[in-house]
Amino acid sequence: MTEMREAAPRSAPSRPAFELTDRQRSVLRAVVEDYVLTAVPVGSKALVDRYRLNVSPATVRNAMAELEALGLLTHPHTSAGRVPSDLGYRFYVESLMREAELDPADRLMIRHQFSQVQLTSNEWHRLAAAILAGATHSASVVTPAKSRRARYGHVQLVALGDGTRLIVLVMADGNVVQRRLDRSALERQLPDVPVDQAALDSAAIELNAELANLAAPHVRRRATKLRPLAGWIAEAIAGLLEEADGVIVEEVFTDGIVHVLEQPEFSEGTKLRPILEALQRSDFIEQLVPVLTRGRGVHVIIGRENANDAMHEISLVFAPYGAPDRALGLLGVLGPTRMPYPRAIPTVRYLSTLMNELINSQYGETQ
Amino acid sequence: MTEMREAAPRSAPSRPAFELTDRQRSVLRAVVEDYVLTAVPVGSKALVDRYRLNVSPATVRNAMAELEALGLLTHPHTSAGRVPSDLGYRFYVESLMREAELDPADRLMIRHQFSQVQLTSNEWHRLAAAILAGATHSASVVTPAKSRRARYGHVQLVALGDGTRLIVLVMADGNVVQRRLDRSALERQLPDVPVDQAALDSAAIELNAELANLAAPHVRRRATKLRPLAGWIAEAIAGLLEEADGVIVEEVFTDGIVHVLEQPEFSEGTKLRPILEALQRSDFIEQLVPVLTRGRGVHVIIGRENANDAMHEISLVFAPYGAPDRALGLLGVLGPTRMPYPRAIPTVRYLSTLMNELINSQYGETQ
DNA sequence: CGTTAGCACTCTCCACCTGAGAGTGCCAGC
DNA sequence: GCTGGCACTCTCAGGTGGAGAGTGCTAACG
Repeated sequence: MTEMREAAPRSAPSRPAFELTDRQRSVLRAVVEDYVLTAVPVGSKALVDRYRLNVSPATVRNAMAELEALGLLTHPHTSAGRVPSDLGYRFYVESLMREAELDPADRLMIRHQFSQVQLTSNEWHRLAAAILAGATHSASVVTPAKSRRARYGHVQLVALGDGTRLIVLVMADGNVVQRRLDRSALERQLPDVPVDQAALDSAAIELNAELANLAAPHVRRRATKLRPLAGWIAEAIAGLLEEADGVIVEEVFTDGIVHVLEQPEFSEGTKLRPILEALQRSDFIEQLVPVLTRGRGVHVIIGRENANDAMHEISLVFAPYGAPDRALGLLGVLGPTRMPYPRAIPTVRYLSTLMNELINSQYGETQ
Repeated sequence: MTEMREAAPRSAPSRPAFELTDRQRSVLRAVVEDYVLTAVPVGSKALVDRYRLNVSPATVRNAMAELEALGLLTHPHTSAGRVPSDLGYRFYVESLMREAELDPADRLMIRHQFSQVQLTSNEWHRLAAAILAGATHSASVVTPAKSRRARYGHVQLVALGDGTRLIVLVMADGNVVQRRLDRSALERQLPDVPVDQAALDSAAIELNAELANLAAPHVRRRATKLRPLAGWIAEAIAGLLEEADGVIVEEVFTDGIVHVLEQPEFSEGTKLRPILEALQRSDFIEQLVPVLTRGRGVHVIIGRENANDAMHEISLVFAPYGAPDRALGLLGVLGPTRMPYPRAIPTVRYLSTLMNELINSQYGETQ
């Protein structure tokens, strides 16, 4: 089944080791599924009516009381129905849930949509975010795949008509960065070297021959051995590579925030605030990186399992994607703990494997 | 003063031609400023107390009734205070407002922050959005500057180690796009032509010599006259240029949505929905393009002046920036009609002139 | 004639109350 | 061990009433 791991930095009780009776299990399952559906605390009578449990409400009440003693359910107040706790969801996800696989028609449609869009473009990530949000009715997050270690691929040096000189660096993973040459600094350090297009071309040839596939420190070391102009530019390139190494999450694509807004638990607005804030800054994603890269597959982080306090009413269903040791991205959905896990998990899993596949096919069969 | 134009496609009553008495003017000003500050409908007594009008509440009431008859104020209900109407804000912005210029220290700080960040990077736009949002306590929007007409600048053709071939196209305005070569199509059409790095290099030389500064249709025409490989790639390049021409707003950077969330008029959440939706899709920005490019300077669109129905409780303070006929971007803030215009307008104006300046200096003194 | 004081009136807002309903816990009996 | 019954608790929706804020109108004032 799902390879899923309790993934939280805070408390990591991998697989809660409860021995539940069959009745307790089916009551817990029914409570979770009903509550996920309705957002209303669920009472014993309603449960019996709706889920044909073949026992009386009183019996269910006893089971509920036991589950509450185990910490799997809670009470908002004395005479309200039961609500799953974070631990209750966790148990449900680990051993009660029946996953709802995507049906083949949906898969085909998704695949088709991806084929319409250029792999490296922002559109690609936007599409992934849109599909995730649509399929799960939650907010979704996608970050572009990015190498842990940026390496030199190919450089182009351009003298534009208006006097600007550009470095266009294609990294080994296909990402491109451009930077203007700081000509005043260049002239100060190498006053006698011309920087016309011919000089740039020959520098580019030298750089491409000498630096192919090197990471920042090696580029910096090799730079001292190149001819003046090429060497100076190699320093700049090393800077670009270091910059790329320093960034963990380059950009965050989100979609479906409105879905979260529609959930009754966030209708108030003030509750939404920390989430919006977290999504806008990318730090909350960066916190996830070490967790998600620990193992492959889908990771589920429920409520307070998340070390980030602002997220203690939020669940995350996330997976890494990308080419191992090449480029790594993250994708997943985010919503209230009351989340349709049986739907979200397979969707995230499918999308991560699909994007894996697409990225790896981009790198060609050589690799 | 501000060059400001009623900018809405729907109703365009440029400069409402009201002749107000001095008393009416000062009452209207006081009502607007008090309401902007407190978000509470303002009554006659409170107004007299807070703004030292040297008349009795009754007199103010009469003035208010007159202003209401003119459509500048409204009543939420019989016995509540007065609230400015869209028209009231309009009049205030046109002729009552005392703009609060940014103080020199702030300007210097902003300038300094910009100098820390690469001009063409996403960081640049993110910074602009962050500054706008912070200074005005509203949501901000920034779109990258983009040419109306994409033109060829320089191309680089790269054979990466893994077999991928990339086109990296630097456009005349400095923007960069990359695209993988569709090698299977290439091999079908030009089965005998080699596509190793040497062949690519000579094609690139040819392309750079022949296509400099051309727009899509000219590239397409010229493509037929090039050697096979270069010609085929020129077709692909023409496609890239056309694609760039087709996109009006490439990307939208927003910040400070939380500020809108904090406004009492949006605490409900459901009201926020259309705004979040509009910000996520870029269409609402595209609607603004024709309006904003009609004249330079800051444009203010208040509430229902906006043709977009979802925005009828929203005001926009926007300005274009960029190099005329080169690249054009948009920036501005967005908030409830109850917006601190005297602060927002100078801030948007300053940022647009600053970014103008920076962009133009990028293009060099040649231009 | 513009300004002001006074007054009746309107409407919201909040606090309070109440009854209905849902749910619980427990106990006794099957 | 399961179930029916029952007393109890708590929320929620609806209704009520008074306080407060604000208006519009009128009549008097300088």
